[in-house]
Amino acid sequence: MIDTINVLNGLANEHRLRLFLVLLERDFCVCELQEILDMEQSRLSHQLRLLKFYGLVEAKQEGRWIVYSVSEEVRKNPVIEAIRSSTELSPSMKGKITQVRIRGIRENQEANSRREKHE
Amino acid sequence: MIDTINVLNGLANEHRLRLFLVLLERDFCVCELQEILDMEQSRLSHQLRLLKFYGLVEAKQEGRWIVYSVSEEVRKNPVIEAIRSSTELSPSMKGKITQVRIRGIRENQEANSRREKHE
DNA sequence: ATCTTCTATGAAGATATTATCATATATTCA
DNA sequence: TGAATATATGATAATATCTTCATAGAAGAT
Repeated sequence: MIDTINVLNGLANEHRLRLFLVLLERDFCVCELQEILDMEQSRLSHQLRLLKFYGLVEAKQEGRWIVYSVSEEVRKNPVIEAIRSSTELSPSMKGKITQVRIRGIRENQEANSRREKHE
Repeated sequence: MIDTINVLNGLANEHRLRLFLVLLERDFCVCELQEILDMEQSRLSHQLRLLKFYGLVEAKQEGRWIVYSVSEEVRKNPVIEAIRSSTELSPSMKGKITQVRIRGIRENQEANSRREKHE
């Protein structure tokens, strides 16, 4: 069970909170997050490491990408639930999420490489 | 309405979180908190100022004491409610609260001085 | 095998937060 | 009024956090 103080420390930063709220919407790889949040890669990577350190996100390798996500356990945490329901992402942020979702960087490139193989 | 990021920043510190949880139990003056939390006066005062800055506590003068408390509005905040219900104070902390409550520093001294006056 | 893309990491610098110390202020008390 | 008690505050020192830069590593593409 994740500790309250970890949730608080983990999210007590504007950028990290936004990052986490984005990951609550759906899992994303680092380059997608980079685009959505308009953050430099290394900075983003450091912040993700912190979120992971505080037990708020998980990372798994998927082909050449590393995909970050929020576990069910974390989602069910009462403090997380409260934060989620009382904090809205900005419309522009939601817009970017939709864009990235539609473009489906990962899925498309995978499809592309599969298609290319068989042609 | 208090902002989520203020709640997070305000409570993202072990000592301040504990301090706030104590004040959720009941209002206390600084010297009572000093005893309960075993913190140096000036340090405590700085932390209280931060809690006030983030909109989490209020202070009012009562005789020679300054009494800190948590408003109803703050108590009703969903994130605060979740934090409260998922975070326990240590038994020893609860013990100290009870002690201070029983001794009633403020009330007793007021009673004492009233008694003395009329004797 | 080499190149490219994606991500992580260590170090250094820039900032922010926290603790400590000395002192100031305000209230009550004698 | 002067002493005592309670609290706040400013300055400085000690830490912690965040950003940036350079670079490394790992996987896939060619």
